[in-house]
Amino acid sequence: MDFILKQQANNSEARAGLLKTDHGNIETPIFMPVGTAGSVKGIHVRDLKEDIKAQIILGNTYHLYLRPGIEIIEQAGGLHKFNGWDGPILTDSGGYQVFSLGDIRKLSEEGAKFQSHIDGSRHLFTPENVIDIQRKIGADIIMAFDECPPGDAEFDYAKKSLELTQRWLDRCVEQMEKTSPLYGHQQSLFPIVQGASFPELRETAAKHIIEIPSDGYAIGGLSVGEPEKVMYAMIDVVCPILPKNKPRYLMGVGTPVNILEAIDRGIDMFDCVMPTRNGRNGMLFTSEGTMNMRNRKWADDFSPIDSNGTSFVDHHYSKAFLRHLIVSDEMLGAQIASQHNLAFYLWLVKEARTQIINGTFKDWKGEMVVKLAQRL
RNA sequence: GGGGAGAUACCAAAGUGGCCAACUGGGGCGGACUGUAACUCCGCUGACUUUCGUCUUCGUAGGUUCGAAUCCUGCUCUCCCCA
Repeated sequence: MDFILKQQANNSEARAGLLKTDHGNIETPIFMPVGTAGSVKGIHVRDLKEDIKAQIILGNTYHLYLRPGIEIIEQAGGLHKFNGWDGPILTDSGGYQVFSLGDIRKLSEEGAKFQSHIDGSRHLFTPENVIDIQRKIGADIIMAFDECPPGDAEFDYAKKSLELTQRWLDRCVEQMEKTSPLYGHQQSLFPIVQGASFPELRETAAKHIIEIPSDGYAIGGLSVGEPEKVMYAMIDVVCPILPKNKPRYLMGVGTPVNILEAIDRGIDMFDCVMPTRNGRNGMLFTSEGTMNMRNRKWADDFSPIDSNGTSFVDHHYSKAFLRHLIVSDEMLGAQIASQHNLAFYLWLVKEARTQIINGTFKDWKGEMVVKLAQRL
């Protein structure tokens, strides 16, 4: 997996790059739609590719392991064959579930004991078996198994947590070396910087992971409850330490504004459930600001969903019709909203890339951040 | 014609002397959502008021009572059964 840095923006840390994988190239900065259970909720693979223009999607180790089970995915010949997406796939390791399922798991040196949220059955994730699972899923990018502490974690806890994450990372690397891809394409491990909201921990973490030769580096444990300012500050601490010639992935972020701010600070890759989840819940992101489609004011607005939008749905359906679908709880409403939001997110990062290459990113970003924060 | 049941807020439906401006659900109106336990969750929903609070409400007109959505009487309307 190669990364080519195409262009560094003027008076900004923003970069335009090209990440080459065995399943195709990824132009960065990029947004990666989240497909936890192997499916980007409500979206056909064809629309992901042709309409939304996604270049890489996510899957989740924890969810796929519980259902359908890794044996099934192996039998299918890997997740690409199973879900019909032939582009690159990144899998999260389940580290985030250590955070989000906090009530039903226990951490130890060995790993994390989980109870399934589906049936309560007990399972153990270790750095080793999480690598094995991701090998079997066939992810192009495999995430290290980490602990993601909450944004308000105390220093002592955050420090211990980070040290555990670092030891787990070393075990992930070892397991990667001991194992090989099963389906003939290359798989790369991305280490993850933790350290909660403490600059000194973030710095330590970043310096630790760059000792490990990797095709990319991730920043985790942000947008988990801490103020946005803190998130940006942590990015500012970490990015300068990370190697320039490798992609940087900010995990789980975020709002359109978050993404532009992070690109400005040197981040290349993003993922977030926001476009799909908020879409299902009736919220649209556009280049002019956000819209809550449940609001009465759209009831008789027969103009296109987004006249600036790049998706088929933006021009084919009206705001009033979409509102009707969402208010009526019609599943097509959730699909249209998700498709629009994802297309918008992909447009946003592509436009950012263009602006970086043209040398106009900083000004453009300044204007966009104001517009994006508006409520329509 | 005879017998029975019932009328509560936008709808449905609890409440049958004071804890009732009135349970609950729906609908309506807002809000939240960041490596997805989420097509989910949270508010508000008689009027005026920032809050405290005040005022007007339970078909309608009277009455009993310190006090009535709740008890009594008349009236109006609706539904069901039998002819």
